[in-house]
Amino acid sequence: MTKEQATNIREVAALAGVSTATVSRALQRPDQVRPETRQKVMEAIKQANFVPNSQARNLRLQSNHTVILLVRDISNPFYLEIYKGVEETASEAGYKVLMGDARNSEERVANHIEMVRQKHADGLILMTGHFPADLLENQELLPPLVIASESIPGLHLPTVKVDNRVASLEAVKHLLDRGHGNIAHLAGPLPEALASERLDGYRQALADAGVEYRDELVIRGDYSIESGRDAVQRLLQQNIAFSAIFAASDQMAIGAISELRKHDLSVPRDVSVIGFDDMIFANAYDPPLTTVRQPRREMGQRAMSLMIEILSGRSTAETIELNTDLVVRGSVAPFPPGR
Amino acid sequence: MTKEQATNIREVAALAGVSTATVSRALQRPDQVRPETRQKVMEAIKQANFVPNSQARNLRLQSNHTVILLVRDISNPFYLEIYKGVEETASEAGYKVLMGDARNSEERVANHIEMVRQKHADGLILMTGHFPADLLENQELLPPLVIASESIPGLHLPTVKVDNRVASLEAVKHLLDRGHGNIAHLAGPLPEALASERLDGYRQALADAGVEYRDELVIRGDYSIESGRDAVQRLLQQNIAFSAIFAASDQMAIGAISELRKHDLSVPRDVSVIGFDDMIFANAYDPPLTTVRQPRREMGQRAMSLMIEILSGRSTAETIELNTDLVVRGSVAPFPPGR
DNA sequence: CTGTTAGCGCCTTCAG
DNA sequence: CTGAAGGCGCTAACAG
Repeated sequence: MTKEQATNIREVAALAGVSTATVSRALQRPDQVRPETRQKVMEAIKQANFVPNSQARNLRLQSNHTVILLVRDISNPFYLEIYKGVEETASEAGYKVLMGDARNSEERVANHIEMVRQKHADGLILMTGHFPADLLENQELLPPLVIASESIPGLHLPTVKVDNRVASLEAVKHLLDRGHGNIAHLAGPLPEALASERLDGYRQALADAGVEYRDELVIRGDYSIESGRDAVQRLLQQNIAFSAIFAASDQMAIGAISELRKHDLSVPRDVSVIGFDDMIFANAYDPPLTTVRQPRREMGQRAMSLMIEILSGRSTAETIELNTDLVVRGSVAPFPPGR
Repeated sequence: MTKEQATNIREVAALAGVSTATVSRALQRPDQVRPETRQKVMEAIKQANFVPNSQARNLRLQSNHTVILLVRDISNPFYLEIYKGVEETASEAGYKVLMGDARNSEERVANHIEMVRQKHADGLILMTGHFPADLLENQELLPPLVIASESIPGLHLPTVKVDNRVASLEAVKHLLDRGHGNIAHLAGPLPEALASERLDGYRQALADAGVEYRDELVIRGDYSIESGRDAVQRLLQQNIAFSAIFAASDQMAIGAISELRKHDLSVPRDVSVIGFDDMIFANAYDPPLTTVRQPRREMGQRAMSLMIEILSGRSTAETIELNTDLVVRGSVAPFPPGR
């Protein structure tokens, strides 16, 4: 009962009594084939349990309708929703998505770019803040690239991002308005662009309010839970006074809160905290996290749309800027500190 | 200064003054080429900025060294660590990994299997509990498949999993030992195998302790935060008494705790909670979550190892069972309820 | 509407 | 150690 499997179009053609071209057309452009012929072909395909080989097709077409989504650190659930957005738009347009993990390593970025040059994929959506310097030289040799969320100095490519400066400014202002003067900032991996933009917003808000900026209140992290923990530990150890924290990621915010609790400091009673991202857990946390929402799904969709544009030959130098919202929940005290 | 790019081996061959076969060999089997010749070829490659086309190679080799990791629902960060394990082992062996999202849909499982049959990938690591029934019929036609974490009735394939029954039994026993009699179970999507096994462990623990099993204490969910919330809501609405919860995932546990809090119930004071997975957030949560740790990284590594075995022609009907641990943290009260 | 034909770029016998 | 030649499976002119 096991039917012999046809492994190529030729066997199917023989079975259906037509040429290979007709089989190919029946599959790719059914409307160019007479219904009866098409019928015959389809039957042969079914009977022979035939599945077209996409590799041959890809080679012939010089494209494989696959895109790589390369993220800074796949441990961060932030990227899950992005992936979904990318995947949605991709699959509508017949593209597949490969998610890769840069593990914060420049070398791995280079690897993935190499994969695209080898035609493993048609293009690369980049979500890292670093980029191999040597590739910056000959930018004409770069494969189709789109940047999402981040930005890379010296690399001008289609980009979708948010206005990190303004988003941070608003978050910090929210804290200032509630009477906080000593606001710590758990920053990203400075001096990367993304981290710097958020730091700029923080500084601007302080300046606008006439509050002095102090270096010791800014701790560099890497967006992970662990680095949020470490930052608070350092602040506490060094006896630096602070009544509020603005973290550059929800993960750092949560790590910070968790560490504060270890030292019997309660949020928001003793310390107010604002995060960044509004990841899925933010709302289920205790206290529910006040945070800057990024439209992740849409960011993914837009990035993929840009990629499709590029791959379709419509050149796009566009930079899309999406809006953020401050989502007020329970991690910021409604009253001034020291009460 | 922009060098013309060689797009194939022939141009390189011409440039180096050798045949295409030699170029190919210089790249794939350097030892079979005289050092000087190799040198010449390498120079030509560099000069022409040549990158071999992997598609052509794949077609020729009938393999593309890519594996798909298909997960039930990519929103669940549980899979991130699995991906890392898979990716590690994969890249050591020269494989790439494509992560796909089944979105709890059987159709999408079928799609991805189709992708493998079309040679988009060499094999598929399956992490879903459902499987298209029609594919169960002709199992000889299935492409290389490995199952991880889950299991599918009627489908006997190389598998790596944990003993869900025993893991659950121990978790529930932990609760029983601390005086809890009314233990709710937030189950997975019954009647799937994974969910059933965990439910079995729950029932067994009850039976061992001589506690009556009650249907209304078991609520079916889908491992998401939302479904944990919903379950608690339902329990509360129907006025079903419970002093402890054993959830089949950390996400459900967290959703449950968050919902309990909304009703002014505190964990662990009013209700004790145990989760499953030990995902990254479990430890940073408030209260730190007591949960069953799954060796996710290793699970991913093992699954990929099995896949490599299969793809290398070494057939493996093996089922690997990994150990779990109950990680005791702060979400279970150390004292009996009702105090 | 259908068939013939010529590759896509690479690897691998088979000779030398 | 190297070269010539065939073919992986498919698609897209080009004819008919």
